Amino acid sequence: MSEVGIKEIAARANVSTATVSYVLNGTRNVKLNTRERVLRVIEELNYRPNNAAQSLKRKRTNTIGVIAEDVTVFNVPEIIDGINDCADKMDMHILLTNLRLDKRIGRNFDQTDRYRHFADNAVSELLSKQVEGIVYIGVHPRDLTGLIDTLGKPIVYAYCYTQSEISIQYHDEQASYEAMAYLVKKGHKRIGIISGTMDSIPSRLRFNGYYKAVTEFELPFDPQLIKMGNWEAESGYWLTKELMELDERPTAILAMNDVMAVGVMRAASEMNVQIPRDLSVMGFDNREFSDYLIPRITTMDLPLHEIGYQAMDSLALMIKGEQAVRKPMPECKLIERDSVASPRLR
Amino acid sequence: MSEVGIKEIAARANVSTATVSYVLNGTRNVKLNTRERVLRVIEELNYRPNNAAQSLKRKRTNTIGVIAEDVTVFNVPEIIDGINDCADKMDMHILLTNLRLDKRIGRNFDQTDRYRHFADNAVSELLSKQVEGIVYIGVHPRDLTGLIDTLGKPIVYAYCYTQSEISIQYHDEQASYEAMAYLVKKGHKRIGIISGTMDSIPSRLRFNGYYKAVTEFELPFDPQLIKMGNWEAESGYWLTKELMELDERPTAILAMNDVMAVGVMRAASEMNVQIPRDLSVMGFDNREFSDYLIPRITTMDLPLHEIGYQAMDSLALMIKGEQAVRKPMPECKLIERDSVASPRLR
DNA sequence: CTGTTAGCGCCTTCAG
DNA sequence: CTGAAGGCGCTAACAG
Repeated sequence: MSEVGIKEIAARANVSTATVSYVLNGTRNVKLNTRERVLRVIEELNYRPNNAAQSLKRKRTNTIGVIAEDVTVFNVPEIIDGINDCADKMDMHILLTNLRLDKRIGRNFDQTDRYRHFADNAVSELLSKQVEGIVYIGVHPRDLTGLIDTLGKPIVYAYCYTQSEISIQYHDEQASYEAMAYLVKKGHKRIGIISGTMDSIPSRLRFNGYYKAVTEFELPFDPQLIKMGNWEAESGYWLTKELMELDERPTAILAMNDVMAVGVMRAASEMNVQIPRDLSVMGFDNREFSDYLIPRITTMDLPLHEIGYQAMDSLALMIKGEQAVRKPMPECKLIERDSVASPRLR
Repeated sequence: MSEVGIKEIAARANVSTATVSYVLNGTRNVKLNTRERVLRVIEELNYRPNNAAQSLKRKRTNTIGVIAEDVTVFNVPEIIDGINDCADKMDMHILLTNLRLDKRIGRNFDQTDRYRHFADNAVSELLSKQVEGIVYIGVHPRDLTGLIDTLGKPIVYAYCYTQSEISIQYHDEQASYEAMAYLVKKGHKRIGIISGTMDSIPSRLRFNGYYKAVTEFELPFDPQLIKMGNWEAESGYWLTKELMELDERPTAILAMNDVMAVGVMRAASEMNVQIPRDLSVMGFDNREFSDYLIPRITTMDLPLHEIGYQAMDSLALMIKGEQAVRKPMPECKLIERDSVASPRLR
């Protein structure tokens, strides 16, 4: 710990500790002369107030806890960045806990029991560290109601859902609707869709968007065009093969994530189907790699930064005891690249 | 702050605060009976010791600060994860500061002045929070000597170099040597190399590895095979075109990062050069996208987790006042995929 | 404008 | 085996 304290400063500057505190915090006017003297000593000794003592006294830490299910999962860093962006502005600090769920239990999110104790521990330690609130960042959008109990401390969930607390999410349904609208605008009518696992919230929501578009734009509704994938490239690959074997092929495929879109591309390349000339493809998530594929794929960008920012913003409000105002749900943005073209007339 | 303190517990359990403290910390034997009584009250009131008070008293926080130049840059999360992995084991907590350099100043790392104050502030606040040490995570390997002053507190740099303190890096030279050795083993002799900007340490180190391989394996040394890129895909693209216009084409290209390897692939696809049949390509970094390209590209994986782990480990030693032992430098691992084949005989 | 002082919640020595 | 009490470094009355 830094050895020098307020007392030492006071002694050296020939003032009382109170005065030092006042110049430090600007809580009261101090004669220019003395102030400068104090400041000089502070400078000389490289003094920095002991935050632990301050917190103890002030009963405020200006610190929030962030629990990330896994910082190495693609969506998390950008959300943290958003939290940070906002926290910086309100002079809040971040105590980060990384649950390392991906490494510890893989993708078995349904088995809550396998990670509840990790979360509980994290909360407990954060609470002990006197955080004023918590942001919980999930790695996959799902319902987390009842996962943790913060004993009344404010908490905001980011990138996941909960029924009892506040959670910040992006507008999944709107996103897939927008993707479809774009495809339609390009002239597509027969549009295949490769979904994620159907027990997941994003899959359902994105499907809603798809369905809404099918209805509104009066597209042919053909169940054969709807394929259930599992988020992995493999499934994109096989389902594309199925789609292309249909009597009436789709002219475009919307994959519910970029990874499956890669599967689509692999299948296409194998079948000598050229993208986007013979088949248009859209992904979802705007993963980094989507910009490096050949062709670069058109996809929906997730408003991750905004999710983090809003989460922090709402949390700050709650900490201040104000009612968190419901802001409009952050929306995805279509990133137009090279994997979509107008269908060729045959 | 949690309202209930040790005093309340003591009162309710009909013991002194000292006793509560003893059962909490196991600092002394307490009669089973009383212990259980105390524990019960603690449980009932959901009591958690106030860490600020503990720290103040104990003069230990069990917390280290992590300063990340930018958490959204690809290498950083995995390093944080490594730090975490190690910190967990020693029951240390992490106070994360995200400098957000990429968003704030882009890639202008040479202009130290533009971000020194961010770093200084971060250190200052961390010090005030009584961290016992600091890990600084750079976003690009470079010499950071003199960037910050921690006033004697232990600091370890990860993923960057420094002359005055301890820094953890991976073995860049060995990595590119190994990449070359692999290419040679596959039968390549004329191997083109596309470097990063030549004022960067990794470029120089990776070039050393290349050169060492050229010498040891007695490959034809042809300056025309050496191209200076700038880490971006564009440069990979143009330099590949140059390489392929040579009278004697290379049969393989080693790009000093995966991004430039994408440029190589774009150029190849445009020139109807098939990878890996007509040209082998290797990347560097094992970026996520390298596994999604078609073909999936062979690349060198960076030991990011290990770097973080070692950094934390060394820091812990320094905090304990022990001399940090120099461990062997973490090494890259070759990830064999589909972009390298043996050259065809003509 | 400045100083004195009582705690914040906890740990720990000393005394029983 | 248990309790009383001082003090960690700082803030904020209260008093001058």
